[in-house]
Amino acid sequence: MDIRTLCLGILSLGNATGYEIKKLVGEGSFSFFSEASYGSIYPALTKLTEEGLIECKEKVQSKRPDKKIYSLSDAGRKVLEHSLQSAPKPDKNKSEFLAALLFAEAVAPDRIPDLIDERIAHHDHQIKQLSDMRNQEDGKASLFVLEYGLAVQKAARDYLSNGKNRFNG
Amino acid sequence: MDIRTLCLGILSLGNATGYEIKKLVGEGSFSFFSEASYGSIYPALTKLTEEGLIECKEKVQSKRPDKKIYSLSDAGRKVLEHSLQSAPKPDKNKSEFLAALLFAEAVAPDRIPDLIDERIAHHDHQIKQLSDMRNQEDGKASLFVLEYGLAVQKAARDYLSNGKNRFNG
DNA sequence: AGTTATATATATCGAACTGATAGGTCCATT
DNA sequence: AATGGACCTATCAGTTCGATATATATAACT
Repeated sequence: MDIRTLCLGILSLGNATGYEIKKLVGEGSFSFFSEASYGSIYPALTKLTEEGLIECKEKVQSKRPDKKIYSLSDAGRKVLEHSLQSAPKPDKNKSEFLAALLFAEAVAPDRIPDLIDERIAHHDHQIKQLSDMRNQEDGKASLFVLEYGLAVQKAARDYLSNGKNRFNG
Repeated sequence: MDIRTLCLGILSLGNATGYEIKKLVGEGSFSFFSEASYGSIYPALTKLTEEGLIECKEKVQSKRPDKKIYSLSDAGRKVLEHSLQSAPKPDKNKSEFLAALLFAEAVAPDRIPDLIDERIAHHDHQIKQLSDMRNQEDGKASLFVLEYGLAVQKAARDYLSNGKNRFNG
């Protein structure tokens, strides 16, 4: 999914500024399956506005940059709808942890148990965060997606927890 | 992890050409947690060679481009070892499926059950592929990593399978 | 026999994206 | 009073992607 569609989709859930979109994809309930930088979001919003797929209302603020609140237009909604008809592309998962684990065997085997323990702690942290978010989710789909993330995190945690003793001996 | 470290790591497991590295990260047992294009691999190999971290043996071939077989140098092994000491950065997961699911609720709710069914089929396919690879894995760590992937895929599949009826009514 | 597809292998290039940063205010904690 | 984080827009160098060019061998269709 390109940034354009991502922005359209987020705006289909409610109006937002570029800053808020960035926060959603980077920290919010979108963060475990998406990511985008200002350098891609702001140009995308500008272009989508030019094309009439979203609309921009400037809210004047005295002591900081005027807030630009974007909303989805009817044309934009149609484009989004059309995008959702085609099959989503396969996931892209990049994990330094798994790569490190694989490479450590040859050059730094003593590091492996630490690596796994740190990762388990990381999963626990993620699980807690997602669990806390669960109360705040409203829509059926957003809850479903959040719990998908939870299920995956828990499976990973359990796998590591059960399997780490393979590297103790 | 940048491409440079990824190349060092792969070469720590055995010598390879750029083409083979690309195949490993794109299709092999690395494919579910890494990805890289020719446009990044070839320049990285050239630069690593200039810096003496890897070595290049050209194998002359009559009717196709000379094969350049890269191997890790002692200096490269040290750099890799050092890289593995610092904590791996958090994973980056991009899922068009989850985004589509979330966005579909507002603009194309009828699409959701299809989306989920296609995804289950996709997971089944991935699970089969990973299971088949299991026999071929040799190292302790590579088997562990592969089975991590399997555990995650299975958890996702089961979650979708159990939860999809939430969207039938 | 001829066409098409896939595998081998290198390499480049425009487009897209990241990560860091600039610029400035308000607010909370130390 | 000072440091750091939240807010909000925006740009830019550097990295990476995705597609493509080049060239041959082999296997599989028609």
